[in-house]
Amino acid sequence: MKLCRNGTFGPLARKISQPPPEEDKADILDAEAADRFNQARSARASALLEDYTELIADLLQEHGEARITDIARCLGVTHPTATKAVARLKREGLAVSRPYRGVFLTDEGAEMAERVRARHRLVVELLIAVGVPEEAAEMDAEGIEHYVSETTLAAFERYLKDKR
Amino acid sequence: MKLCRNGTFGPLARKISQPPPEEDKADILDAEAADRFNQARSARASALLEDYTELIADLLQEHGEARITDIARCLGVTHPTATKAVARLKREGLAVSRPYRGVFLTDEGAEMAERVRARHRLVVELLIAVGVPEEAAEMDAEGIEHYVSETTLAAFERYLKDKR
DNA sequence: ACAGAAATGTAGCCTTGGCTTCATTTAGGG
DNA sequence: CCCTAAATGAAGCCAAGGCTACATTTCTGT
Ligand SMILES: [Mn+2]
Ligand SMILES: [Mn+2]
Ligand SMILES: [Mn+2]
Ligand SMILES: [Mn+2]
Repeated sequence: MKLCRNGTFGPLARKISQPPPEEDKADILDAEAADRFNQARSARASALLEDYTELIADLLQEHGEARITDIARCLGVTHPTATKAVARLKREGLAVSRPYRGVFLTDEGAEMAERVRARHRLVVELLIAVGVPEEAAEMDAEGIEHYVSETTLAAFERYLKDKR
Repeated sequence: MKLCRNGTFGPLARKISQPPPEEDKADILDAEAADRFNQARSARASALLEDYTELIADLLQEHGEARITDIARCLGVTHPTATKAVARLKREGLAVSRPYRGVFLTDEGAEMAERVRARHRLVVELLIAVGVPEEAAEMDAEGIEHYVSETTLAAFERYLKDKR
């Protein structure tokens, strides 16, 4: 059963599991809406980490190193911002680094980067496939990608395969 | 010409406008990446306001009023969180309210709500059209919608019209 | 080798968007 | 009517993610 974000079951748990008492339909709709928003909030929280890991993986692959300055420049932020984000990556076990040296990904970080990169490509491809100009597809995908669930991703894959 | 977020033209303005000096291709790619990320950040900043205005419009239409408690319940947040967000809506000229009374939208707010609602519907429709299960489409659209540009939206519209 | 430039670190500020806790006001049932 | 429950407000805490300013370290060209 789905928990509310505060850990309780919320005021509607009974009504959801039991056969609907015919009324209170509105309450159920509200709960579903809350569910969607919670999902989106959760995705938003991971978005930054995803962008950083993907970018660091790209830099490592292309240049053999991922320096704070390069990360910051690619993301369009100042270097202290990048430094702080990398500190969070390290705290979450996604990256490692030593002072004045570049940033590297842990196995977990590299795995996330791979997933994120594949998803990013797929989103761009799908957008282009439905007629979005390439430039706009690249732009929008940078934000959209973080909110595409596994289910939706699978649907995108099927769509692209069928179309080809 | 596109400005960097700090108001300057960034270190690459010359290279972008002039015929490319054949090298430094990487720098231009980096600048484009930064552009994408800045765009996504900007969209993320508006996402909350968009969700609130859309929801408030829905509540007003369905129940004739939009109370803080209902807003909070639908969004899955506590009431002080909703109160603070509404304060921001008011500050930005999107909503009005008086103590212990419901929340209403300004003309500007109502207009935003209409745009956001139309975009939301279109995103859901497109996802379903490419084969995403309805439930997942509803879920993911709540996050995706905020990152879909006008260009992409127009492409979605064409796609749906052609398909029908 | 070393001086200046570039990169990195550190500190501290701001806003946003969550939360809890407690005070106050409004609304309704007996 | 009034008394309690519900709704709202207000204060204050926290983390994330931006920024500037300044200190320190590393790199590089002469
Ligand atoms: Mn992204
Ligand atoms: Mn990406
Ligand atoms: Mn939304
Ligand atoms: Mn929406």
